[in-house]
Amino acid sequence: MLDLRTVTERLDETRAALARRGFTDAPALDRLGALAVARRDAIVDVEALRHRRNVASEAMAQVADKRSAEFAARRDELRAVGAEIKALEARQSEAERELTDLLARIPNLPDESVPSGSGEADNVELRVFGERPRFPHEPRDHVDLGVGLGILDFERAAKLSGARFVVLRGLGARLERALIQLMLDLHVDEHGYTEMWVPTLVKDTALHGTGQLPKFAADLFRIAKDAQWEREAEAGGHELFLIPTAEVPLTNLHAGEILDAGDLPVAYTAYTACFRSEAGSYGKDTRGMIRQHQFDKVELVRFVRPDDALAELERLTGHAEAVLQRLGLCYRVVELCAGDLGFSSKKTYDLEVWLPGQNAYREISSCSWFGDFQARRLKARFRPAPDDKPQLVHTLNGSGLAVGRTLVAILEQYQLPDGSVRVPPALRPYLGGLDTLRPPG
RNA sequence: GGAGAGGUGGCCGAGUGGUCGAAGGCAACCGCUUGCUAAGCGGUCGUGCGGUGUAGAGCUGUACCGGGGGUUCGAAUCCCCCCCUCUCCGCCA
Repeated sequence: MLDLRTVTERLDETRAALARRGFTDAPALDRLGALAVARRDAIVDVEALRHRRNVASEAMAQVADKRSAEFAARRDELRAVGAEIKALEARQSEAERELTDLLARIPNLPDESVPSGSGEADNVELRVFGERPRFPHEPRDHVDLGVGLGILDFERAAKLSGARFVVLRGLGARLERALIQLMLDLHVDEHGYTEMWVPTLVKDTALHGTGQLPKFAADLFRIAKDAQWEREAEAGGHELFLIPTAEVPLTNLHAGEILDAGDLPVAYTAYTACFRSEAGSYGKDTRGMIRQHQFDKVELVRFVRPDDALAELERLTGHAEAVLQRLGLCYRVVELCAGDLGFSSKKTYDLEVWLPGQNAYREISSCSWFGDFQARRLKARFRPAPDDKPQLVHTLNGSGLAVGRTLVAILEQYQLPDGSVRVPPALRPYLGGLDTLRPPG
């Protein structure tokens, strides 16, 4: 969420910055200004009245005889004031409700350093790590390889859960587990992250905090246990969502808190399953395990001082890259242009791994700096110095990495002509020293 | 799921309709003191939103005692709904 005061005071700048990322809802921004004025006026009025009531109430407390005519007269007068206050409060909360609804749907402002552009084609390749493997044969994709090795089973997954799920078998399942282990070890032991284990079912408030709601409800799986729960949810009671990423629980960990400056940066990592309904993506990546309703991910989240934020983004991105480097996977770093930025992000680097089977780079990690956008929604603050006022922290996160896609990349980049797959050396200790996955028989 | 208890400031903990943003203690910060041994004394010590402003000082108003609604001239205190925590029972990995 953007800061109302800043937006209204610098409407033109805000408009221009939002236009860069393709958000051009002029009426919404104009309405914001009008609402801000209406809100302030309502506050001034209601507070003046409340002041009057408080003063009068205090005087009433002094009246010894509560049954006197004087007391009754004052009471009757104040009764009217009370009603008026109620009406003004309604006016204020109406303006505030509309204001926050509006504000909650406005995306973050891209950082100045973010390149202009309207979509994926305008993203900027910053660097390439490693070399694309060359094959003496036509490279196969992970589906052929995985099914051939007997480690991926899409048909049985469909039997259980429908499209966009996978079953990992034998060494496939173990490979997945080994990757999780390697990633967590790296981030904890070498990058200084605190490992966390968090719920994968969260309340809607958590999703508001990181920005998935209210705008992207269609991408989420919502849990309605039964008809009664459904009704309670309507009434503001139970309602839980499967997390689309561990960013949600990890970032919400410090919602409503004031952190000590000395504790920053706070760095968390967690492995979780992630769930996405990807409602808008029918027909995209239908083959294989590139886009699944359920997938594993190791996530990195950092809470930092605003001054350090840009350097922190580089650091975080480096941590995610370290996984790919450790595994010897060829990838590139791409900076998203303004038009391709996620809703809450100020600046994002995508790591794209080379997939020989697709003859393309595909996203395997997305590292973003959110400025105070999430922190404002979360009310996550820190106190710069003991006597200072609390200030919003900056949040960052990145995948470190998407485990399923990492498995895909290993299968495709390390494939051999006979359909077997070499195991990256760094991973071998996690697989009992195994150096090659071979087809059965 | 059933029965009961409870949610108050960074923490502990008073407070059952008006003088309560809220006693007291701890922690923290500042100063003083220092032959009463990590001691003593004094002071400071919440956040949001408005107004004013020599505008990230100061002054001032207002709100906040889990969340929301209600009663009342007035609510931390009374009523209703919801959320959460704890204890016991049931169920369960």
